Amino acid sequence: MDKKISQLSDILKQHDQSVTTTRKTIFAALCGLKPMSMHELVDSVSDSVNRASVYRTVELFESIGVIKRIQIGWKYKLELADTFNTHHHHISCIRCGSVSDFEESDNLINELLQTAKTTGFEHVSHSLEISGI
Amino acid sequence: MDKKISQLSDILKQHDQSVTTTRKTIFAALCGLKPMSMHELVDSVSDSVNRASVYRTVELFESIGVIKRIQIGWKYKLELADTFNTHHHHISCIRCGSVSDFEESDNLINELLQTAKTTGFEHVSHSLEISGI
DNA sequence: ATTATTGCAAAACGTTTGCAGGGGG
DNA sequence: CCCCCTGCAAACGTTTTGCAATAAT
Repeated sequence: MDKKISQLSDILKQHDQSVTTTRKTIFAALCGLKPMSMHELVDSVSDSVNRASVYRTVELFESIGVIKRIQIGWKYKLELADTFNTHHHHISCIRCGSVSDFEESDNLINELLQTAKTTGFEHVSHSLEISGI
Repeated sequence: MDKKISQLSDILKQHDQSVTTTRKTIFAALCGLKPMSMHELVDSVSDSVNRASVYRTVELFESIGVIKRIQIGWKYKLELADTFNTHHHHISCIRCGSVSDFEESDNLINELLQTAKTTGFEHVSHSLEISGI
């Protein structure tokens, strides 16, 4: 946890950004196990951080690779980027909204690269979401 | 095209819904090759259909399986459902926003089913998006 | 001290809703 | 003719913005 915070500080400095309490607070809130919605994040820090600052910080964190957005249903949620977590995907329940993680197999990665190649795109990133019950 | 319209009429009747000019207009606008954003759809019919009606119709169309939403970046776009088109996925360019289609391989489907099974979900649907340049 | 970051309040979106009038069955 | 569907305008939730105050370097 403290280790993650100092890792965050490093990344911020590398990008010529200030290490502020606001940013550390928001980062800490995102360190939980489950992806958070923007609403949840705003709520969880609302007594010390303003809504607008949360949006600005999330934008910054995303641009320097601290967090990423994942798609759950038609909304997005936020979670730490692969630097802090390992790369994985999500499977979510359309009834109760619960989310589990899974790792992609080599097989699957190859398929994706193959697909990108045949359609003439240079592969950059992919998002895969499965929903079930 | 006319064939698709009559197919639409059938589906509407099957669900005890009226076949109105508004609905046919919106459906026709969605018959193009590319997925449309809500904004584009609203614009393309704005001289004859009100924004609120577009939203209501899209909701209806989605619920009776005429169209579906697909994820492009952090926004969704709309396209005809598999009844009118064949099941496929999208690969989009993060620079210019262009979208191409691709079909998933049996291999890939198996991987997904496998994944759902091992995580204890009953597979319902999946969304897969690749982005590149 | 200087500049980047934050809070606040207002604006800008995207989407939804209530109601009264118009078009479809 | 009856009722569903639509337009309109206003409400709502989410995200963005300008500006002055504050905290970080």
